[in-house]
Amino acid sequence: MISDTIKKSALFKNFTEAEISDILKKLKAKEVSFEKGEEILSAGSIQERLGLVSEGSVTIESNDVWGNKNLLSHVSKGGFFAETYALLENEPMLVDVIANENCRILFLTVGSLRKLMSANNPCTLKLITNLLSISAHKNLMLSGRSFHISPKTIRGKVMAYLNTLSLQKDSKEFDIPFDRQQLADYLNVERTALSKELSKMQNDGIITFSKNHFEIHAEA
Amino acid sequence: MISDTIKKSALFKNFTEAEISDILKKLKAKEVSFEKGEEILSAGSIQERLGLVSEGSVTIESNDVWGNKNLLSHVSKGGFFAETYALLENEPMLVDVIANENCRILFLTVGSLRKLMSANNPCTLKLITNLLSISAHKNLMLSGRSFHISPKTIRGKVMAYLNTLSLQKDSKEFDIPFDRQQLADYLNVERTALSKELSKMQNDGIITFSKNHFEIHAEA
DNA sequence: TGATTTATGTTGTTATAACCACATATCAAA
DNA sequence: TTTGATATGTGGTTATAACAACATAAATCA
Repeated sequence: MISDTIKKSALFKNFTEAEISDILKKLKAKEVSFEKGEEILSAGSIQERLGLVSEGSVTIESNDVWGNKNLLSHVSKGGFFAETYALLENEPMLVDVIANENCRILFLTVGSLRKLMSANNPCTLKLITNLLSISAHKNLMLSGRSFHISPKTIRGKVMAYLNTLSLQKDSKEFDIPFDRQQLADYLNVERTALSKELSKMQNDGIITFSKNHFEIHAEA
Repeated sequence: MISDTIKKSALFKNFTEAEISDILKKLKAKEVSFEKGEEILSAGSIQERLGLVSEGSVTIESNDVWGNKNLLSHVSKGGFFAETYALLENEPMLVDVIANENCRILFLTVGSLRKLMSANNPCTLKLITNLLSISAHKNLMLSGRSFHISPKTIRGKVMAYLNTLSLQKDSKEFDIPFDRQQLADYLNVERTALSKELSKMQNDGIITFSKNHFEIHAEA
């Protein structure tokens, strides 16, 4: 039985259910459960499999030798991770993948781009096209984070981030997928400094927030 | 006549020369020259074409409303840009592309991923596979920059950056592709603060540099 | 429910980077 | 070579974030 999340995933766009079944078999699909905080993949490892989040959510992090945590992104239900490392041979992961909550991950063994392409399957073109789409979108996400962390002040970073979210959700009011510590890590700032600045911004009437629900007020 | 740079580009890996000619025609290839500092593509525009740098180099930048310049990456001869925006429909460019020096750009009209895939060409699979490879590599570059700018101190950023370069060039001594201002923009720091820190690092015996030639001394 | 843990916010101090004004280089061209 | 122009470096001041220590709130569970 194939879950709805999987069927509707970007990887299987334009696929019939029969084709999906076939591909899942060919890619040695395996679904694994993880508990909140558990490490799903670790930096330094070589991956032949990409991950599809079929339930819950994960975070992509980098933890350096000095103990600094750097939260690179958040992947929710239906999203992918490690696909870059799976496709490129001998590229060790530079990041850790951590369960953000209890979750289920579908692992698909793509082997490598070379292997994937030479497997003469009628669906190969569709599959690779979908992977390209996923990769291109991930590119946009990564560029997005660049925008969020490039402002020099905390306020600038917060505004850049909230602005993107507001555009995405098409509303001045929305929930963010991070708690304070995670948002601080994502924006590469100190948690208490972030809290401080958020309070100031609320005082200045720019935003209102409570827990992870935010509302933007000001307009340029 | 097809230049060597184009023939050897990642986009045409596994292509015969005849196939390349054919594809270039199908993609309405057009080569354009730009002078140093000229704007090649601008933020906000919708792109159906990707750019291949056939001569010289370009920089990918973001310039915000307050006049802050953010240098996202440097693309040298043989490299690509705008491929993400060309492949994804209706995604406006978030960045500017600027000629870093006098250069020549080969523009290829891919239209969109959808169009590209439905063009029933025997080379389509190869082409899309190569695009996926390019996209995946670009992903790694973008993640790389994340690492370079995430340290909280200028020294940390510089070390992260130089360390990557040293690994890439497989040597403790190398040239960097940026001048001071560009490096400052890439690392999201103030130019004079960067100069100051570089001097300190040289005093501390960690690095030696002159112009854009660097040598790393210390080892952890 | 109360106890314990976890998340968030506050205040104060210190380190660091931004910013400004200017000094020196380096390079190009007249 | 002189004259600009551009790139790079230095010192001082100020703004801002990191860091530390603690207060308060919210969530979890025994």
